[in-house]
Amino acid sequence: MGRSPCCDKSGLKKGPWTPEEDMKLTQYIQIHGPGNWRTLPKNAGLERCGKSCRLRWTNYLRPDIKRGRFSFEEEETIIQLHSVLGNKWSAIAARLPGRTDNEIKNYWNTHIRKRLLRMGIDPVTHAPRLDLLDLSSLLSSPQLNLSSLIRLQTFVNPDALRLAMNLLSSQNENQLFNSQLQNQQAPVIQPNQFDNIINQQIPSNDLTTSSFHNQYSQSLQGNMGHFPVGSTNSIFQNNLKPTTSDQSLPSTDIPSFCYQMKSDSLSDNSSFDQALNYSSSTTNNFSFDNSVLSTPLSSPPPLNSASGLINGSTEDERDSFCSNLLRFEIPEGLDFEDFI
DNA sequence: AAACAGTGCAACCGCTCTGAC
DNA sequence: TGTCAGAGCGGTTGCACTGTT
Repeated sequence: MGRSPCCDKSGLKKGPWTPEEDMKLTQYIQIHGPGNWRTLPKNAGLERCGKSCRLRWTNYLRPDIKRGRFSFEEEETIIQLHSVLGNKWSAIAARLPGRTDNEIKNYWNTHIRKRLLRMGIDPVTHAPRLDLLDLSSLLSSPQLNLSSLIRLQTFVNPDALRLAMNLLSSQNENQLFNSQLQNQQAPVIQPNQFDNIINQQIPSNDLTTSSFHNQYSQSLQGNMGHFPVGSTNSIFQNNLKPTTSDQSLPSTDIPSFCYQMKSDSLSDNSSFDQALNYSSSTTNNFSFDNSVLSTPLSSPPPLNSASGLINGSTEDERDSFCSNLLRFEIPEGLDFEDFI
Protein backbone atom coordinates (compact mmCIF):
# COMPACT_ATOMS: atom_id res chain seq x y z
CA MET A 1 0.00 0.00 0.00
CA GLY A 2 1.17 3.45 -0.62
CA ARG A 3 2.18 5.58 2.22
CA SER A 4 -0.18 8.41 2.82
CA PRO A 5 1.23 11.72 3.95
CA CYS A 6 0.58 12.47 7.56
CA CYS A 7 -0.92 15.74 6.49
CA ASP A 8 -1.26 18.09 3.61
CA LYS A 9 2.18 19.63 3.35
CA SER A 10 1.08 22.69 1.46
CA GLY A 11 0.83 25.82 3.54
CA LEU A 12 2.17 24.18 6.62
CA LYS A 13 5.05 25.73 8.43
CA LYS A 14 8.31 23.90 8.87
CA GLY A 15 11.49 24.58 10.71
CA PRO A 16 12.16 25.87 14.19
CA TRP A 17 9.23 26.48 16.47
CA THR A 18 8.53 29.94 17.77
CA PRO A 19 7.67 30.64 21.42
CA GLU A 20 4.14 31.52 20.31
CA GLU A 21 3.70 28.16 18.64
CA ASP A 22 5.10 26.40 21.67
CA MET A 23 2.67 28.26 23.88
CA LYS A 24 -0.30 27.39 21.68
CA LEU A 25 0.61 23.74 21.60
CA THR A 26 1.31 23.55 25.31
CA GLN A 27 -1.89 25.30 26.27
CA TYR A 28 -3.98 23.12 24.00
CA ILE A 29 -2.50 19.91 25.32
CA GLN A 30 -2.81 21.04 28.92
CA ILE A 31 -6.51 21.50 28.34
CA HIS A 32 -7.39 18.70 25.94
CA GLY A 33 -4.52 16.27 26.26
CA PRO A 34 -2.36 15.02 23.41
CA GLY A 35 -5.17 13.11 21.72
CA ASN A 36 -5.42 13.02 17.96
CA TRP A 37 -2.31 14.55 16.47
CA ARG A 38 -3.74 14.94 13.01
CA THR A 39 -6.56 17.16 14.11
CA LEU A 40 -4.66 18.82 16.92
CA PRO A 41 -2.86 21.50 14.88
CA LYS A 42 -6.09 22.79 13.41
CA ASN A 43 -7.86 22.79 16.74
CA ALA A 44 -4.92 24.45 18.43
CA GLY A 45 -4.61 27.10 15.74
CA LEU A 46 -1.25 25.91 14.52
CA GLU A 47 -0.13 25.82 10.92
CA ARG A 48 1.91 22.76 11.55
CA CYS A 49 1.80 19.11 10.60
CA GLY A 50 0.36 16.92 13.33
CA LYS A 51 3.45 14.87 13.28
CA SER A 52 5.56 17.95 13.81
CA CYS A 53 3.38 18.86 16.79
CA ARG A 54 3.74 15.41 18.26
CA LEU A 55 7.52 15.50 17.93
CA ARG A 56 7.72 18.99 19.37
CA TRP A 57 5.66 17.92 22.34
CA THR A 58 7.33 14.60 23.02
CA ASN A 59 10.86 15.82 22.44
CA TYR A 60 10.77 19.30 23.87
CA LEU A 61 7.62 20.65 25.47
CA ARG A 62 6.59 17.75 27.68
CA PRO A 63 6.73 18.95 31.28
CA ASP A 64 8.73 15.95 32.45
CA ILE A 65 11.51 16.55 29.99
CA LYS A 66 14.89 16.90 31.65
CA ARG A 67 17.11 19.38 29.89
CA GLY A 68 20.80 19.87 30.15
CA ARG A 69 23.94 17.80 30.05
CA PHE A 70 23.77 14.08 30.63
CA SER A 71 25.16 12.94 33.96
CA PHE A 72 27.77 10.24 34.23
CA GLU A 73 25.17 7.91 35.61
CA GLU A 74 22.91 8.55 32.65
CA GLU A 75 25.80 8.02 30.27
CA GLU A 76 26.68 4.77 31.99
CA THR A 77 23.11 3.64 31.69
CA ILE A 78 22.96 4.51 28.03
CA ILE A 79 26.12 2.59 27.19
CA GLN A 80 25.07 -0.45 29.14
CA LEU A 81 21.59 -0.51 27.70
CA HIS A 82 22.91 0.08 24.21
CA SER A 83 25.20 -2.91 24.55
CA VAL A 84 22.11 -5.03 25.09
CA LEU A 85 19.44 -3.25 23.10
CA GLY A 86 21.36 -1.73 20.25
CA ASN A 87 19.82 1.33 18.64
CA LYS A 88 16.49 0.87 20.37
CA TRP A 89 16.49 4.46 21.50
CA SER A 90 12.94 4.45 22.72
CA ALA A 91 13.61 1.39 24.86
CA ILE A 92 16.69 3.05 26.26
CA ALA A 93 14.80 6.28 26.83
CA ALA A 94 12.18 4.36 28.77
CA ARG A 95 14.88 3.62 31.35
CA LEU A 96 16.06 7.19 31.56
CA PRO A 97 13.33 9.32 33.12
CA GLY A 98 13.07 12.73 31.55
CA ARG A 99 15.15 11.90 28.51
CA THR A 100 13.75 11.40 25.05
CA ASP A 101 14.79 8.87 22.49
CA ASN A 102 15.80 11.67 20.16
CA GLU A 103 17.97 13.29 22.78
CA ILE A 104 19.63 10.02 23.68
CA LYS A 105 20.18 9.21 20.03
CA ASN A 106 21.80 12.58 19.43
CA TYR A 107 23.95 12.28 22.50
CA TRP A 108 25.06 8.84 21.47
CA ASN A 109 25.98 9.90 17.98
CA THR A 110 27.77 13.08 18.99
CA HIS A 111 29.50 12.06 22.20
CA ILE A 112 29.46 8.45 23.26
CA ARG A 113 29.98 6.94 19.85
CA LYS A 114 33.07 9.02 19.22
CA ARG A 115 34.41 8.22 22.66
CA LEU A 116 34.04 4.50 22.14
CA LEU A 117 35.74 4.76 18.77
CA ARG A 118 38.65 6.55 20.38
CA MET A 119 38.86 3.73 22.88
CA GLY A 120 39.07 1.20 20.08
CA ILE A 121 35.63 -0.17 20.73
CA ASP A 122 33.09 -0.70 18.04
CA PRO A 123 30.08 1.37 19.13
CA VAL A 124 27.73 -0.94 17.30
CA THR A 125 28.82 -4.25 18.76
CA HIS A 126 30.65 -3.01 21.86
CA ALA A 127 33.36 -5.40 20.77
CA PRO A 128 37.02 -4.66 20.17
CA ARG A 129 37.87 -3.17 16.86
CA LEU A 130 40.53 -5.63 15.83
CA ASP A 131 40.83 -3.81 12.56
CA LEU A 132 42.72 -1.21 14.53
CA LEU A 133 45.24 -3.69 15.75
CA ASP A 134 48.61 -3.94 14.16
CA LEU A 135 48.43 -6.36 11.31
CA SER A 136 52.09 -7.24 11.71
CA SER A 137 51.33 -8.52 15.17
CA LEU A 138 48.76 -10.85 13.73
CA LEU A 139 51.12 -12.01 11.07
CA SER A 140 53.86 -12.66 13.58
CA SER A 141 51.76 -15.19 15.38
CA PRO A 142 53.10 -18.73 15.11
CA GLN A 143 49.47 -19.86 14.95
CA LEU A 144 48.79 -17.95 11.77
CA ASN A 145 47.10 -20.04 9.15
CA LEU A 146 44.32 -19.74 6.64
CA SER A 147 41.63 -21.07 8.93
CA SER A 148 42.59 -18.58 11.60
CA LEU A 149 42.28 -15.73 9.16
CA ILE A 150 38.92 -16.93 7.99
CA ARG A 151 37.70 -17.02 11.56
CA LEU A 152 39.04 -13.53 12.10
CA GLN A 153 37.10 -12.11 9.22
CA THR A 154 34.28 -11.20 11.53
CA PHE A 155 36.42 -8.76 13.43
CA VAL A 156 39.09 -7.60 11.09
CA ASN A 157 38.82 -4.93 8.49
CA PRO A 158 38.19 -6.79 5.22
CA ASP A 159 41.00 -4.96 3.49
CA ALA A 160 43.44 -5.87 6.21
CA LEU A 161 42.27 -9.45 6.12
CA ARG A 162 42.67 -9.56 2.37
CA LEU A 163 46.19 -8.28 2.72
CA ALA A 164 46.95 -10.91 5.32
CA MET A 165 45.59 -13.61 3.08
CA ASN A 166 47.68 -12.39 0.21
CA LEU A 167 50.74 -12.44 2.39
CA LEU A 168 49.91 -15.91 3.60
CA SER A 169 49.44 -17.03 0.04
CA SER A 170 52.86 -15.72 -0.83
CA GLN A 171 54.25 -17.55 2.13
CA ASN A 172 52.90 -20.83 0.91
CA GLU A 173 54.30 -20.24 -2.52
CA ASN A 174 57.91 -19.53 -1.77
CA GLN A 175 58.54 -19.97 1.97
CA LEU A 176 60.26 -16.62 1.98
CA PHE A 177 57.62 -15.10 4.15
CA ASN A 178 57.97 -17.94 6.58
CA SER A 179 61.68 -17.42 6.99
CA GLN A 180 61.09 -13.75 7.61
CA LEU A 181 58.67 -14.57 10.35
CA GLN A 182 61.11 -16.95 11.94
CA ASN A 183 63.77 -14.27 11.95
CA GLN A 184 61.58 -11.91 13.85
CA GLN A 185 61.74 -11.53 17.58
CA ALA A 186 59.83 -14.10 19.51
CA PRO A 187 56.29 -12.82 19.86
CA VAL A 188 54.93 -12.05 23.27
CA ILE A 189 51.93 -14.17 22.48
CA GLN A 190 52.45 -17.63 23.83
CA PRO A 191 51.63 -20.63 21.71
CA ASN A 192 47.90 -21.36 21.75
CA GLN A 193 47.08 -17.91 23.03
CA PHE A 194 46.32 -16.57 19.62
CA ASP A 195 44.11 -19.49 18.83
CA ASN A 196 42.40 -19.14 22.18
CA ILE A 197 41.49 -15.62 21.27
CA ILE A 198 39.92 -16.72 18.07
CA ASN A 199 38.22 -19.75 19.52
CA GLN A 200 36.07 -17.94 22.02
CA GLN A 201 33.46 -20.61 22.41
CA ILE A 202 32.87 -21.09 26.09
CA PRO A 203 30.50 -23.91 26.93
CA SER A 204 27.33 -22.39 28.22
CA ASN A 205 27.31 -24.68 31.24
CA ASP A 206 30.42 -22.90 32.46
CA LEU A 207 28.40 -19.82 33.09
CA THR A 208 26.67 -18.73 36.20
CA THR A 209 23.91 -17.45 34.01
CA SER A 210 23.74 -20.24 31.54
CA SER A 211 20.02 -19.82 31.49
CA PHE A 212 20.59 -16.36 30.24
CA HIS A 213 22.81 -17.70 27.53
CA ASN A 214 20.24 -20.19 26.41
CA GLN A 215 17.28 -17.93 26.71
CA TYR A 216 18.55 -14.66 25.40
CA SER A 217 21.43 -15.16 23.11
CA GLN A 218 19.13 -15.61 20.15
CA SER A 219 17.27 -12.46 21.00
CA LEU A 220 20.49 -10.60 21.34
CA GLN A 221 21.54 -11.63 17.91
CA GLY A 222 18.79 -9.51 16.57
CA ASN A 223 20.37 -6.51 18.17
CA MET A 224 23.80 -7.50 17.07
CA GLY A 225 22.77 -7.71 13.46
CA HIS A 226 25.99 -8.30 11.65
CA PHE A 227 27.59 -10.25 14.44
CA PRO A 228 27.59 -13.98 13.86
CA VAL A 229 26.05 -16.30 16.37
CA GLY A 230 29.28 -17.53 17.83
CA SER A 231 30.69 -14.09 18.29
CA THR A 232 27.57 -12.73 19.85
CA ASN A 233 27.45 -15.56 22.32
CA SER A 234 31.06 -15.06 23.06
CA ILE A 235 30.63 -11.42 23.84
CA PHE A 236 27.88 -12.00 26.30
CA GLN A 237 29.39 -15.08 27.77
CA ASN A 238 32.52 -13.16 28.49
CA ASN A 239 30.61 -10.40 30.14
CA LEU A 240 28.83 -12.74 32.46
CA LYS A 241 30.16 -13.23 35.91
CA PRO A 242 32.24 -16.36 36.27
CA THR A 243 31.80 -18.53 39.30
CA THR A 244 34.62 -19.93 41.33
CA SER A 245 34.34 -23.04 39.23
CA ASP A 246 34.80 -21.00 36.11
CA GLN A 247 38.55 -21.18 36.21
CA SER A 248 38.39 -22.65 32.77
CA LEU A 249 37.60 -19.26 31.40
CA PRO A 250 40.48 -18.22 29.26
CA SER A 251 42.45 -15.30 30.52
CA THR A 252 42.65 -13.66 27.15
CA ASP A 253 39.00 -13.43 26.28
CA ILE A 254 38.50 -10.73 23.72
CA PRO A 255 35.77 -8.67 25.32
CA SER A 256 37.46 -8.33 28.65
CA PHE A 257 40.73 -7.26 27.18
CA CYS A 258 38.89 -4.90 24.95
CA TYR A 259 36.84 -3.33 27.66
CA GLN A 260 39.82 -2.92 29.89
CA MET A 261 42.13 -1.82 27.15
CA LYS A 262 43.38 1.70 27.25
CA SER A 263 42.84 3.61 24.08
CA ASP A 264 46.47 4.62 23.83
CA SER A 265 47.55 1.01 23.92
CA LEU A 266 46.01 0.60 20.52
CA SER A 267 48.13 3.16 18.87
CA ASP A 268 51.62 1.87 19.31
CA ASN A 269 53.36 -0.75 17.28
CA SER A 270 52.88 -3.70 19.55
CA SER A 271 49.32 -3.03 20.44
CA PHE A 272 48.11 -6.55 20.05
CA ASP A 273 50.76 -8.00 22.30
CA GLN A 274 50.31 -5.29 24.84
CA ALA A 275 46.62 -5.71 24.79
CA LEU A 276 46.98 -9.38 25.49
CA ASN A 277 49.42 -8.79 28.29
CA TYR A 278 47.25 -6.10 29.73
CA SER A 279 44.36 -8.46 29.66
CA SER A 280 46.29 -11.18 31.37
CA SER A 281 47.42 -8.87 34.09
CA THR A 282 43.99 -7.51 34.73
CA THR A 283 41.88 -10.59 34.35
CA ASN A 284 42.20 -11.37 38.02
CA ASN A 285 40.49 -8.09 38.61
CA PHE A 286 37.70 -9.10 36.31
CA SER A 287 35.08 -7.29 38.28
CA PHE A 288 31.65 -6.09 37.42
CA ASP A 289 30.07 -2.83 38.27
CA ASN A 290 26.58 -2.58 39.51
CA SER A 291 24.49 -2.84 36.44
CA VAL A 292 21.49 -0.86 35.55
CA LEU A 293 20.06 -4.13 34.46
CA SER A 294 19.96 -5.31 38.01
CA THR A 295 18.18 -2.25 39.29
CA PRO A 296 14.50 -1.56 39.33
CA LEU A 297 13.54 -0.26 35.95
CA SER A 298 11.48 2.52 37.33
CA SER A 299 14.39 4.18 39.04
CA PRO A 300 17.78 5.31 37.84
CA PRO A 301 20.70 3.06 38.58
CA PRO A 302 22.38 3.63 41.93
CA LEU A 303 25.73 5.24 42.08
CA ASN A 304 28.41 2.68 42.44
CA SER A 305 31.88 3.07 43.72
CA ALA A 306 33.27 3.48 40.26
CA SER A 307 30.83 6.20 39.45
CA GLY A 308 31.83 8.03 42.55
CA LEU A 309 35.36 8.21 41.33
CA ILE A 310 34.71 9.62 37.94
CA ASN A 311 33.13 12.90 38.59
CA GLY A 312 35.75 14.65 36.59
CA SER A 313 34.71 16.56 33.57
CA THR A 314 37.38 15.98 31.01
CA GLU A 315 36.98 13.77 28.00
CA ASP A 316 39.96 11.70 29.09
CA GLU A 317 38.41 11.06 32.44
CA ARG A 318 35.27 9.96 30.73
CA ASP A 319 37.26 7.70 28.44
CA SER A 320 38.78 6.03 31.43
CA PHE A 321 35.45 5.77 33.08
CA CYS A 322 33.86 4.26 30.03
CA SER A 323 36.48 1.59 29.86
CA ASN A 324 35.42 0.50 33.31
CA LEU A 325 31.74 0.78 32.89
CA LEU A 326 31.77 -1.39 29.83
CA ARG A 327 31.86 -4.32 32.16
CA PHE A 328 28.64 -5.50 33.57
CA GLU A 329 26.72 -8.51 34.55
CA ILE A 330 23.25 -9.55 33.67
CA PRO A 331 21.28 -11.07 36.49
CA GLU A 332 19.78 -14.50 36.13
CA GLY A 333 16.27 -13.38 36.74
CA LEU A 334 16.30 -10.71 34.11
CA ASP A 335 13.32 -10.76 31.87
CA PHE A 336 14.90 -9.69 28.65
CA GLU A 337 11.57 -9.35 26.91
CA ASP A 338 10.94 -6.41 29.16
CA PHE A 339 13.54 -4.49 27.25
CA ILE A 340 12.15 -5.14 23.85
C1' DA B 1 38.27 40.57 11.71
C1' DA B 2 36.98 37.28 8.36
C1' DA B 3 36.73 32.79 6.52
C1' DC B 4 36.50 28.20 7.22
C1' DA B 5 35.84 23.80 9.68
C1' DG B 6 33.94 21.23 13.26
C1' DT B 7 30.29 20.27 16.50
C1' DG B 8 25.78 19.72 18.62
C1' DC B 9 21.05 19.45 18.41
C1' DA B 10 16.26 20.37 16.91
C1' DA B 11 13.51 18.99 13.41
C1' DC B 12 12.28 16.38 9.48
C1' DC B 13 11.80 12.17 6.49
C1' DG B 14 10.17 7.97 5.42
C1' DC B 15 9.69 3.24 6.77
C1' DT B 16 7.44 0.06 10.02
C1' DC B 17 4.22 -1.29 13.41
C1' DT B 18 -0.35 -1.56 15.36
C1' DG B 19 -5.09 -1.54 15.93
C1' DA B 20 -9.67 -0.50 14.13
C1' DC B 21 -12.85 -1.68 10.74
C1' DT C 1 -8.15 -11.61 6.12
C1' DG C 2 -7.05 -7.41 3.98
C1' DT C 3 -6.99 -2.43 4.04
C1' DC C 4 -6.16 1.74 5.99
C1' DA C 5 -4.94 5.61 9.15
C1' DG C 6 -2.51 6.89 13.06
C1' DA C 7 1.43 6.60 15.66
C1' DG C 8 6.17 5.15 16.65
C1' DC C 9 10.72 4.73 15.43
C1' DG C 10 15.54 5.20 13.61
C1' DG C 11 18.22 7.66 10.39
C1' DT C 12 19.35 11.95 8.30
C1' DT C 13 19.49 16.87 7.46
C1' DG C 14 20.02 21.73 8.20
C1' DC C 15 21.44 25.34 10.81
C1' DA C 16 23.26 27.87 14.66
C1' DC C 17 27.09 28.08 17.42
C1' DT C 18 32.00 27.65 18.55
C1' DG C 19 36.78 27.10 17.69
C1' DT C 20 40.72 27.57 14.67
C1' DT C 21 43.57 29.59 11.19
